[in-house]
Amino acid sequence: MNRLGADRSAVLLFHSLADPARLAVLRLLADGERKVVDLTAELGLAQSTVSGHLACLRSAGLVEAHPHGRSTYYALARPEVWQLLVAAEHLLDAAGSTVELCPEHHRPAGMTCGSSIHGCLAHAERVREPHEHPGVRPGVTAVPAHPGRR
Amino acid sequence: MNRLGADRSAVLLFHSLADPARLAVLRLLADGERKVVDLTAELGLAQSTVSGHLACLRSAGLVEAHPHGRSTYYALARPEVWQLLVAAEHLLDAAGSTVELCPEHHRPAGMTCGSSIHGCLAHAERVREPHEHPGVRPGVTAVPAHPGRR
DNA sequence: CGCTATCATCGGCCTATGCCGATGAATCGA
DNA sequence: TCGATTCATCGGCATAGGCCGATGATAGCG
Repeated sequence: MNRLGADRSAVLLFHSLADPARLAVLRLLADGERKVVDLTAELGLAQSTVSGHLACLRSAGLVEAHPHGRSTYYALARPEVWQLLVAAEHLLDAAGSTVELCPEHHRPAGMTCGSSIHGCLAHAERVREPHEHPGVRPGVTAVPAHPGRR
Repeated sequence: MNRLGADRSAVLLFHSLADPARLAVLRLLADGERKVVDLTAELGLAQSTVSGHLACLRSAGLVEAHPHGRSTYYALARPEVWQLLVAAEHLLDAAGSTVELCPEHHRPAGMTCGSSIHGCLAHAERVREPHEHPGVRPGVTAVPAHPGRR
């Protein structure tokens, strides 16, 4: 009963969570919605890359896009998303340092990793209201005026 | 503050869950521990492939290996694992069919998908005791009262 | 004391996927 | 109306990662 491939959505969900950048995006969004530019600046990635990640998260149903003017605000699609992250953190917590690295079989090991963990999902336990446009928010997050990229 | 890559363990965790085969393995293990051969047969994959997946899950701290004779039994490492899967199912449930496919940006779309979802994680809501060897597994290749279980 | 079964690891192959720069559409300001 | 800003998508590149068959170690069996 090879049902492999029958769980598309689950795989999709986890896949979208299995990336540092996307995880970071969710963390940021959990703290309040953001525009693409904001995320681009905070992540330090190319705009196209961030846009791609957002598309991925969106197609997985984790975030929602709220076009507003010429920018687009993104927010967590639903509180359950955060619940899931919390559950994950609990597991990581319980597993403690059991977590090592995932040397996908036949992998030299010890290359793409090397940083300590902790605070993986960081400040959890808080869920913000995704849809909350009090109008046009200028400086949404307290992101210190960065030296405007470029 | 590019902390990308700082959440290794979380990424590792989700990555290990982001695969149909590994997800299937967890589902099977949730129903009771198995030997590699069993899994190989049930998944319809090469033994080396299954072994690789198990190594991945193990390094992520999701499953535990219990060498027994010349075979090795695998079981969920801890109940939290199942909790996480349940949380994921809740999310998928709530998201309903919002979940589509994840056309990682710049992807033709409409190719690797086409199957309906539902029952992704299937029979959830049930948490078995991973470490519960009532002597010897019943259906699982009735291992006679093994002497050493080093 | 060889034989066979079970499993982990290796090498190789091929697709998926992350990243970037460039391009084009849409929107707002002057 | 023109120019600037924001964002989505495209093409291209390099690597991660899934799959398999082969190999070698270890452990029961006859």
